[in-house]
Amino acid sequence: MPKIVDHQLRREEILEKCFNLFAQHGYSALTMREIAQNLGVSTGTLYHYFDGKKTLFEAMFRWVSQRDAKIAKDKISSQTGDIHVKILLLQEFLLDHSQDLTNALVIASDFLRTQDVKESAFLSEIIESYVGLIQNEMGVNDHTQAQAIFSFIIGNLLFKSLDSGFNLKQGMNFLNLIHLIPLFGEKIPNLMNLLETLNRKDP
Amino acid sequence: MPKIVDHQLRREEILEKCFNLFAQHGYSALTMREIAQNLGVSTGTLYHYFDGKKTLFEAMFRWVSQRDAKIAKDKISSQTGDIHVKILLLQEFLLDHSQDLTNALVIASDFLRTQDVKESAFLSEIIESYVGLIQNEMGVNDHTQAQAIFSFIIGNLLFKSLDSGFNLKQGMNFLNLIHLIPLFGEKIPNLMNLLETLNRKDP
Amino acid sequence: MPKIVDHQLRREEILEKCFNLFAQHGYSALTMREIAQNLGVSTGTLYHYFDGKKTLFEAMFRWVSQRDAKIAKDKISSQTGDIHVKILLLQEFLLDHSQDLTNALVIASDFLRTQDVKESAFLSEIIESYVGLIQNEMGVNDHTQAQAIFSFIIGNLLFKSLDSGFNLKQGMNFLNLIHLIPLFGEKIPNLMNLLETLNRKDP
Amino acid sequence: MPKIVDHQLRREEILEKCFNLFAQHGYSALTMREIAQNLGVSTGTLYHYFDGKKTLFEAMFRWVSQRDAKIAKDKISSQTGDIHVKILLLQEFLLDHSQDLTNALVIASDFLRTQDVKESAFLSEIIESYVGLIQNEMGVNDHTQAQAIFSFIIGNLLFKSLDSGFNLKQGMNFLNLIHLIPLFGEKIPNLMNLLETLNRKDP
DNA sequence: TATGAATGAGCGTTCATTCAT
DNA sequence: TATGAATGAACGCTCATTCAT
Repeated sequence: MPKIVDHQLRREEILEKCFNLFAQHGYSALTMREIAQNLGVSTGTLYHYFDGKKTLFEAMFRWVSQRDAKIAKDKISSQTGDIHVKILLLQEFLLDHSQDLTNALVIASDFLRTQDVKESAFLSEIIESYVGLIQNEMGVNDHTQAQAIFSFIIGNLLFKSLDSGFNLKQGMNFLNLIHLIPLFGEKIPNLMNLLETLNRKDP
Repeated sequence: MPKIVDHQLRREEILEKCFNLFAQHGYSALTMREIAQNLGVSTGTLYHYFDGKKTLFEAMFRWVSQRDAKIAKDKISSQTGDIHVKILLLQEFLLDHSQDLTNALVIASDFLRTQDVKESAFLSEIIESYVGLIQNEMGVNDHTQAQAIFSFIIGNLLFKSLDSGFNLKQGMNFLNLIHLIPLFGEKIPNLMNLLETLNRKDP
Repeated sequence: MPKIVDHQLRREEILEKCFNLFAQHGYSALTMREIAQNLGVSTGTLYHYFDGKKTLFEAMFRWVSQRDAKIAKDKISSQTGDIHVKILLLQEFLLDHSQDLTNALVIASDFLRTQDVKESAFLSEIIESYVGLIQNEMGVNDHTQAQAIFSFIIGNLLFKSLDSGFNLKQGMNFLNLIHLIPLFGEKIPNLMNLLETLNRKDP
Repeated sequence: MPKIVDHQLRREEILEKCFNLFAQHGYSALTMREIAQNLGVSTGTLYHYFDGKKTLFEAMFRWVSQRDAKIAKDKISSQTGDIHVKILLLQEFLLDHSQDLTNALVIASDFLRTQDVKESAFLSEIIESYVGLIQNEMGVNDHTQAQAIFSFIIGNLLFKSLDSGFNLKQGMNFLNLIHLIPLFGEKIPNLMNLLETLNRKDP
């Protein structure tokens, strides 16, 4: 009889423990030896469960993304409230998980750097799932607008990671966007015309 | 008889040629040998002018940031137009230089990963100079709002770098933010109250 | 209650399946894991029946050699014909089994490389059994001449393995040797004297 | 001013020292660390002069082959004697260099095993240059016959490497071939007919 | 001032073998 | 008897850095 180990379960156990390590050191800087030591296993064991560092990373990233997306979805859809409440809940989720999310962002970027082809189907998928979450759960029907919100969110996270003195809580407040309105003031129609003109110039 | 070489001039000559190399390969993946080969010098020469890879990178980054910030400033302040025109000019600048800016963002992130202390005074300075630019040249008096715009911009750039299929031009359009307004509709005052309440709960 | 398994039978079952694997991959490049997977057993089972990779290989090699030698012997001694027919039958056997024989040669060589002592009693035995075959079954009474034939045969096989473009069928034709005769022409006696002289010089 | 090192000369210096190491250990079993230690340099230095183990090996093999082929050519063509003398000289060369030649053969075989594509243009070239040597320098006009001689030679070398008890000097004596003639005796014409018939059966 | 040969610690990865079950 | 999870030394190779010239 073999050692009693549920292969799939053991994989997930490893993945969970890995995230913090990647988050702390990034993709390139974290070695397989370090991972093994921190998990209390040998490098051989790591290779028993995953094809290599890349595969381990991708599996870990998917696993974490799915876990986080589920948490966000559950939180936001837990109340039948209107958009305002959902925005608050999203904001709350983002702040609660800001460290994880920032880390995810930065290590994804780090990972991409090491790949020959500078795009990764699996990353696009994960991003799209987040944008879809904003669309479906928050009722932002327009895809471009959902992307705008996503850009704003990851922009804030990136800001924090580049400048640790940045006040993420203050920055992530969506009211900052609302407060921009007076800048455009009553001339919004004019501005829109101008932008239209500009955008038409160039396909 | 030593060669007559202006030390400072030679340094800048090297820096200028470096940016494209770092932009193409990132910080970790670009080796000192590759730099030397591309510049047509030996690795020894590189070490003659800079303490090491880190020093070379930091000097290069500062140099490029200052150059780009100056270009943006000149462009935006070239016309005495109102805020709407300035927004258009900013947008134009961002799209024209999107590749460089994205690269700068990504290599900065890559660089940070390799540092023991995960913050870098020189990066904070550079970021602040960009936020200051938005504040001073565009007339966005509120610092937090300037940061919000900056977050939105780098969020878009990051989006593009993570998902090469992303339409940067469409995403960078500030109208996407304006179009969010109806979401909040007439209930903005209520929302603001809610956010206030929430924000007060937790320091 | 243990499974009822004939230990020796199970060993031979494994050996038979192993030859093709070693032939395809060589000794060094074939891993115990690959063997186990291809046989549909675990690595543990392999170690249950054999001390290790080396033991497994030696057992397999002996087994295959004996099998092939028996096939050749049966073929050649099946007809009571004279030497000419036997040569044809040998040639036929060699061409029919050229792939297996070449593989055996190459993996034997590969195996030897991994051994600390660069000779292996078991290989000498096998070779001698082949030379004996030529002597006994083909009526080449002189041992040195039997060895010459054997050298010529393995030389051709090696040629083919080093240069896949080599025409083995053409090369293996013993007539090539006969055609060499005119080279020596009528001076064969003189040549023999010369060689004798040379060979006597130096033990 | 750089350290004064003639790059090409240093390469050849390394190559020369490498042959004995490869000859002793084979291709797979010889590690870059071992090479470096034996040459009294670091592994980095090895990689400074050669792209990797494969490249180093191929360069070494070419170098040795060319050197040996030149020695053989010089020896054989040194005397204007007829074929009989040339055969003696070839035999002498083969015996004098038998250890090197055997090693070359075996490590070439070992090397091939590690390559994905089981043929190597550079090996074919080298073999052909040896066959050409036999053809041109020894006056064996027929290519197939030159190959037959080459097969006989490498067959003997291989025999020796598989069975260290084999008497190479005795085996390499071309008279062994001549002595085979009586086996075929006066029935050579009949044999030739038989072989023709056999060969015609099967393309 | 400028060179590039030389270093060596450390990387991701492999694989024969062991052993608890 | 049979499993396969686990090991860890060793592999080919990289690259920032040093230094004799």
